[in-house]
Amino acid sequence: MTESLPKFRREPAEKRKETLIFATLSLIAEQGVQGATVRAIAERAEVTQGLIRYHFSSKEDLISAAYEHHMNHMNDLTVAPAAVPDISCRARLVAVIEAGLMPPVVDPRSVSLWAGFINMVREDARMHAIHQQTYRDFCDRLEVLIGAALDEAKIGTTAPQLRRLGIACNAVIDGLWMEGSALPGAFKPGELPQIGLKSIGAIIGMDLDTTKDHS
Amino acid sequence: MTESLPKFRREPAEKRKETLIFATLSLIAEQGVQGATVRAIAERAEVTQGLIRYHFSSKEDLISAAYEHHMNHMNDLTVAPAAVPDISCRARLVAVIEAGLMPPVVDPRSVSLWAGFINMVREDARMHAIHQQTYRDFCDRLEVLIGAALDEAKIGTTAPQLRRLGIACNAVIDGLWMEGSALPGAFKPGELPQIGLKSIGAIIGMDLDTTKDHS
DNA sequence: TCAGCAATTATACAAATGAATAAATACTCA
DNA sequence: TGAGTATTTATTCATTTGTATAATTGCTGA
Repeated sequence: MTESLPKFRREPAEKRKETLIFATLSLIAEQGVQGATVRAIAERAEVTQGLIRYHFSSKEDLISAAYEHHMNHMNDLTVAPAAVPDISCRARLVAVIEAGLMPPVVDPRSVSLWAGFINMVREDARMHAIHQQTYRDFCDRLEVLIGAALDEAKIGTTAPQLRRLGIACNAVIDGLWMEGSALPGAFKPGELPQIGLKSIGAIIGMDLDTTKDHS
Repeated sequence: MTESLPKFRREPAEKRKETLIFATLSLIAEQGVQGATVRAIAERAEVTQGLIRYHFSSKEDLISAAYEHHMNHMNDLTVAPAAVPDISCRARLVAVIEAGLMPPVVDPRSVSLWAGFINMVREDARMHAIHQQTYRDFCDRLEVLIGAALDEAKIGTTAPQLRRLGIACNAVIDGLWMEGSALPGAFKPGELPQIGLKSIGAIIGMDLDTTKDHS
């Protein structure tokens, strides 16, 4: 009986940090910021709480890292569908709108995370920077997509017009995303993307609804 | 020196409750739910913390009451402008959209409150009920307004079509409200209502932009 | 194989929090 | 006016929270 199984495993810093970030995100999603205590996070990551302070200088530091990770992930999820080669600009726009209005982007957890973080954005400077940055990124990308699609269809626009279109379309996506996430079950599957496409199509003056369901 | 000024004033229960609710709302708006501790609330309401438990059975009870108060207030602010007599249905719709996209409805404090409460909606049954109720109320009212405006303009719609229009317009308002509140200073004054009117007008197929600024 | 270091655990601590109870006091009405 | 009562304050308590420090222990390279 000289053998004794190890009490813990050493992991590379990056992997541990990631584990802690995932634990944090799942806790905030399920129970809000209140539920994300150092002890709860440690338990979910299956480590002891001391380890958090070893990898992150403070709890706030961990929260910031988790926020950044989440926002980038959401952005990737919505923008990635547009990165398909050999499709029209219109198809790219449609793909982004649809992706942003379907699971896994539309998800009760996702809106909980957003709401949980928003409160910290006001106070913490780093959180505020991440917020502004990711928002601008998405808005700009949307504006470029819209511009390209309109250009493709030989529809001319001025820069300020395009800016307003980007803001409006972003609002439609955000609003529908919020409704769908906060009230799961209130919409039939596929209903949200359909409403989104029809509305944004009407706003930019271009038919985006491929299903051709003119009910 | 037999005179001594009273150490506190007794107030009717309703007034004290209201004071405590206002203190709670201002704290959540400024510092998030985290900042709304019983001690901080008591200090802001200029009472001692014991009084909270006297008027509310628990802190959670106070938070629920504050949430309900806030939601009703927001609803009133947006819907009241439509209650003007002797105007067209179209004008009523315009009034509601504009009110929902201007201060004091658009306000950094307001989105903080919304986000702060959302976290509790998930867990607390009473909060969940209030949430669903107020959302439905607003959505229904918007649907009625749209229906009346379209009817007035002799534009026919089916019930499911109208439902989708209500959802879409609500999304535009919610989304723009969120952008404007979370990123104050990102929009010129009057820009948000203008974008909202133009977008919703495009969605329901009816010109709502009275400013006639076709830039 | 074993010494040294980095990763992890274990324990402790001060501050903050929601709740509970006891004590004080402003108002009312007979 | 003064006794009774509802309102408010004052104080205490058990938990929880983030942080800090000391004590282990798994891993790597010579």
